[in-house]
This record gives sequence, structure tokens and C-alpha cells, in this order.
Amino acid sequence: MVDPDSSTPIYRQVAAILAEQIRTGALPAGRVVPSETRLQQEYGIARHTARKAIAVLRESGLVHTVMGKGTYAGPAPE
Amino acid sequence: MVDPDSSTPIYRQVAAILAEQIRTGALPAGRVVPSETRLQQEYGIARHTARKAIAVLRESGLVHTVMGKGTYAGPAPE
DNA sequence: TCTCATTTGTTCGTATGTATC
DNA sequence: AGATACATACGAACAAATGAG
Repeated sequence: MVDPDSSTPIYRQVAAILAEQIRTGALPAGRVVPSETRLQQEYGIARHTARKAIAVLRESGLVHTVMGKGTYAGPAPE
Repeated sequence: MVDPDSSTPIYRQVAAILAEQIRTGALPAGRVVPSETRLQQEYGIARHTARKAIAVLRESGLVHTVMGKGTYAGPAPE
């Protein structure tokens, strides 16, 4: 899963995992991406780190986030 | 704004800018001082550096900080 | 309308590692 | 050796939006 001793930062590793799931269709567009708390538990990381991972995906346009609801796979609808 | 090549440290330069804004009233007492993240973006500095700038102001009694909320101009209320 | 849980947003506190001057 | 600066990471607290009931 995630290697804390890797030279690549944890948040980038998590981002890569999620990006792969989106790419393969395991996480189809419109589907909810695991919440920050969920990622926290799943990978044993801090919420801060989970947020950074999602921020990377958002900046890549792979996901979009709705405050109070969650983060969804795919770009934001107009 | 900020000169990285100056002999005076960046965090002191930022602290001086904010202190000036408080002195002139551009940043009235009670008003929220730009957050660490805000300063980070605004001046293109690291969070650590932004924190040091605010720490300087706090030690000078020019601002007070409330954990989880923010930093405010003026001394801490009892 | 009100309350509660969930989730994201924002902010400060702290620590470690690296690099530069 | 020390000060400065950046990146990463974990913790903690509070705010705001959302939806269920």
C-alpha cells in the first residue's frame, strides 16, 4: 500500500493509488472518493496527509470536491 | 514586498510589513491577521517562515493567537 | 425547525529531515 | 556551530455545509 520509508512522499503515493483506481475504472466518474477520514483509517495516515493527496488529484482535474458532501471522481460539472 | 536577497531574514521582513499595517490601522485591533497559509501564498514563502513572522509579532504583543481559529491584531483579552 | 452525524474547510501546534549560508 | 528556510507529516480544535431524522 503505502511505504513511509519511500523517497516519494506519502501523500503522493496515496494520490497515485487513487489516480490508478480512477484510470482503471475501479473508481468511475461521479463515484464518491473515500473521505479524508476514510483514507486516514485505511492508510494509517494523518488527515492532513489525506487532504494533500486529494489536493493533488484536484489540481490534476481527476476529482472535484463539494464542501460538506465529499469528493467525486471526474471533473466538476458546470 | 519581500526581498530574499536581503540581509534581513524573510520572516523579519514579513513581520515588519504586518507590524506596519497594525501601526497604521490598516489592520485594526481584533481583525484577523492573514493566516499562515495566506501569508505562504501571498509572499511565496514556506509555512515555517510565515509562522516565524507571526511568532515575532506575538512576542512583541502586537497580536494574539487563538488555537484552531486564527491570529488577531492587538493583545490577548483576559 | 431543530438536532445530530458526516464531511470538507481553515487554522494553529509540533516534530523531523534536508539544505544553505 | 548556528540561523535561516523549505518540505513533509502527525495532532488538535473549531467552523461551515450537507443530509437524515
